[in-house]
Amino acid sequence: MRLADAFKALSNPHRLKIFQQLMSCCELGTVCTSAEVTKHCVGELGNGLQIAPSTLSHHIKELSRAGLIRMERRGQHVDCWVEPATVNALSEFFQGGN
Amino acid sequence: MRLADAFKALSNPHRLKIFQQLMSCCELGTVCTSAEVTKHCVGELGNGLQIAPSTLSHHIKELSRAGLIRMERRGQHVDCWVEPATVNALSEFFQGGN
DNA sequence: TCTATAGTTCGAAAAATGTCGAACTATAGA
DNA sequence: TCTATAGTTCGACATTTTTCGAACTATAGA
Repeated sequence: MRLADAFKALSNPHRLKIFQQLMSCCELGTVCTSAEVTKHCVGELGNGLQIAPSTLSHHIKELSRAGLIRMERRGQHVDCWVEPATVNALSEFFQGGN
Repeated sequence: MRLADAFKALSNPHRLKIFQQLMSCCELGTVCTSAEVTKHCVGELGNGLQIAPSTLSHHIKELSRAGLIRMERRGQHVDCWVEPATVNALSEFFQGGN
């Protein structure tokens, strides 16, 4: 993973929201009951964002290219979820992980 | 602090190197002996980066605007150091800090 | 006061990014 | 097989970012 690429992917407000949606394991104020990572399909991730489907697709591809998320087709939909290894690496970077 | 602004500041390879230099509290392979944050003047931060002084100045200002670093004049030089509160917030973001 | 060093501001040019709509592919179901 | 839904690719255009050099400000020291 290239650090700068990860940060570039997160530097766009739309992409950041998409990523945050995937990072939130449960609703605000509630406690997670499952150890599973949250998955959302592309369409769901676009809710609230006022961008064209093609733009949404582009942003999600950028997050994927930066290694921040993974995607997999499941029937008609394409599921997305965060890549925990990358998230951990980023967390450690800010804890002085050289 | 706006998360997206912090990430945008770190998305540029030159700015990321500057920030990493400020984040490294001691030389690679050695152990920190002081609890102080590392300070470097603008000129030092440009070493190794092949960019004009005006570009360096611009990048450092961007890091400062994003709340990632602080700067203060000390005589002829301007000292820079990381803003720990922001660094902590970013670390927590990747630990699921909603 | 004059000079050298350190850094900043400004304006311009080139490159990268964000966005869209149109046309496309993939899957599910009637 | 036909249609609807989900998502992607492509080309174009507007905006933002990166970078520079020239001219500037600030400080220290002779």
